[in-house]
Amino acid sequence: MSSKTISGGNGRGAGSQRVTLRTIAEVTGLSLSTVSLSLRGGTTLKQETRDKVAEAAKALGYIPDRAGVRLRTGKTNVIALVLDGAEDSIDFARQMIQGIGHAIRGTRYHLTVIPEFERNLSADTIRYILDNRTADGVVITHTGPRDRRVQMMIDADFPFVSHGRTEFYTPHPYHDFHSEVFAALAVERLASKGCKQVMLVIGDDSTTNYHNIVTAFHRATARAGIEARILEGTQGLTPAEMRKIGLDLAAETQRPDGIICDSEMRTIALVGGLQESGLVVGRDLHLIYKQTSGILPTLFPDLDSIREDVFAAGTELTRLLMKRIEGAEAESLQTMAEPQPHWRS
Amino acid sequence: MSSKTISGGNGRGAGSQRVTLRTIAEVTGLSLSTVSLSLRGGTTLKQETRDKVAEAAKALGYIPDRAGVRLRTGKTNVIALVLDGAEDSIDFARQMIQGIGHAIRGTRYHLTVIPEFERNLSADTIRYILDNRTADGVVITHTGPRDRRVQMMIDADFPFVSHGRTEFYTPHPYHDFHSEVFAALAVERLASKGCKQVMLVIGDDSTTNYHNIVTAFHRATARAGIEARILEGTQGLTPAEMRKIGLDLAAETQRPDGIICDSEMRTIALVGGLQESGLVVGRDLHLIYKQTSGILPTLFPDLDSIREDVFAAGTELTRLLMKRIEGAEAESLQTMAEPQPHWRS
DNA sequence: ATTCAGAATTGCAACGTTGCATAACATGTG
DNA sequence: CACATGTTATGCAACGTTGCAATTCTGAAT
Repeated sequence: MSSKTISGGNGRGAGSQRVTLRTIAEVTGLSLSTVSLSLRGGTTLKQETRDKVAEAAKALGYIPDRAGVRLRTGKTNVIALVLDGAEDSIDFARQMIQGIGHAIRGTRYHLTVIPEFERNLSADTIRYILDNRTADGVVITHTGPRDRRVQMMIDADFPFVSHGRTEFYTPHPYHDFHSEVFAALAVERLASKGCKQVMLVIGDDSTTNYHNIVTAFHRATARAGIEARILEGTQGLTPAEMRKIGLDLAAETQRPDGIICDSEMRTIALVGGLQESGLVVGRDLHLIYKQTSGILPTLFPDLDSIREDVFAAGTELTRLLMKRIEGAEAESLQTMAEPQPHWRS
Repeated sequence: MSSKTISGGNGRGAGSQRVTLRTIAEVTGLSLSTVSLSLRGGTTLKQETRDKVAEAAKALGYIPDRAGVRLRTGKTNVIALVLDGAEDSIDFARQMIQGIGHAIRGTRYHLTVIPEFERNLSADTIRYILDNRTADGVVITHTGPRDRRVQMMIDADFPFVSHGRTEFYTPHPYHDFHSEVFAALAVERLASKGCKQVMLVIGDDSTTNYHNIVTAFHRATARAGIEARILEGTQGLTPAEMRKIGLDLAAETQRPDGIICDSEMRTIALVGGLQESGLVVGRDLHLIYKQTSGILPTLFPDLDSIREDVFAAGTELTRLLMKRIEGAEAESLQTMAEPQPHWRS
């Protein structure tokens, strides 16, 4: 092929120029506009021309310059992940990023990550993205029922997807773990094990998730006819404090015989405290936790858990977001992830 | 101020235009070139002019358009983190990202993350970045002694920094955990506890880190006059297999009375196995692990550990990289992190 | 030959920025 | 007053891309 002369000549060093539309135009003898049009699938072009361009582009290894495209079209081809600082779910960040990475593989999208240091600054982050059009779409996690970030992006009509539902009237894309099912499954399981008093240990009350779990928990315990108890506001506690709670709990005369824990970090500390006081979890009382990492099953192979697949969530969130960016209706971009029970014995 | 007319007029909706150099030029009555020059600190400009421009820019909230700058200068103002898929160090990814995020706060840099799914594809990732100038600099982790990625970036004279040293003759920026000190500290500690046979449990032999630890381990055990034993190639093992190793070890008649473990995941599984067989770690044998997350101290509050601060590593790596991008010599951009012993009792 | 319609291709301008060569201005000198 | 000398400000082109209006080409009908 005639392209040899060029593709063969670009070794290392100062000689190798970047391959642009211009390069392809020169190689094919067509004009810049034609090449550009062709590459974007212009239907008014002769099939022969389109083939010629496609071939040259491939031979030369052409990849559109992001800056050029962005300047001209405003499209950044960037997806931004706002990374919450919480570490309740072990390995959450890594899996989420891997999931997103998996979904954008082979697409023109890149991923930029914006770590969040303080929750109350999250509005600034979104404001910055909105003002500077620094991404085509945003993924947020740890969503609240009246999340300011969601409100801002709805108002600005900016593409985003939330990991978690909201209470806003205007529909928006989301993907969420089905916390209600989680709570129901857990309560039923504990009831079937003969538990009479079940305690829900739960953290971050700023998330929608929190409310969904609490509501479903009350409903499920009422239906099963067992006593319900809630230990809330545990998100700020240190592992040591959580451990202490386990110890104190074990000492109670009227202690719960079933526990549901929504966080891996807290499960570890809590179980640590319970065990230290001599109780055997799985015999003296039962515990079900929400599992996101592979660590806890290693640690407590005998404990029941209900799994949320964060990698899959990342992939799904990205799929929804990309569709949204392409203009799909928000209503059609709302999906739920079914909790996956892992019952032992 | 006269800028009111503009800044006051940009409410929501279709009316609000982006603030560009042009906007500032119109407001100040200066030319585009002058404004651009002024904002970049052109010394040939009158102080009065510079003040006027700076003032207007601030009032209007001007932020340079990344696409424009990138197209013109080639500077992306992006730092890329190649994220290794390994999860040996729990919470590694999150802390690294937070650390980088902390370091770029308030700078013009953004962070893009490129998740790696297969180690042997890592060269492709770097090739892509190099060919498409998609970032100004790269951070890599899990560096090997003759890391191909490092070789490629040295050859291309492309700014990067590695978490981990290499054996290349050409100097390059790095920040590394002082594994030799880690091994020495751990062996000394175990020796002081009276251990006679110490086993090193270690994984990923493709990293420089691996070799450094092994070498230092041999030296330290020889100096202390205690028996050395190495369990290598543990990186591919599942938690269950690692647990099994713990069980088998406990059953040995000549079992080690001291263990050094370089990975949190493996520590959890190993200790799980040892405990299951009835041994009490800290009494029947001693164990020291490399700690990066806050999880293990919660789990095993009585175990000795040596800490690597991954957040700080991320911050330092970024600091080095930014200096490198600005043209600093590689020789001056090589730093080590001192292991932080956490001895219990 | 001339006209025309449709198909196929192209020139031009613009996105926002910067580097360079040049222009305008101010000041001092012979 | 003309001229040189610095000081300060500007015009122009270019980075790579795309949308649109305009142009050229092709072949058939008059």
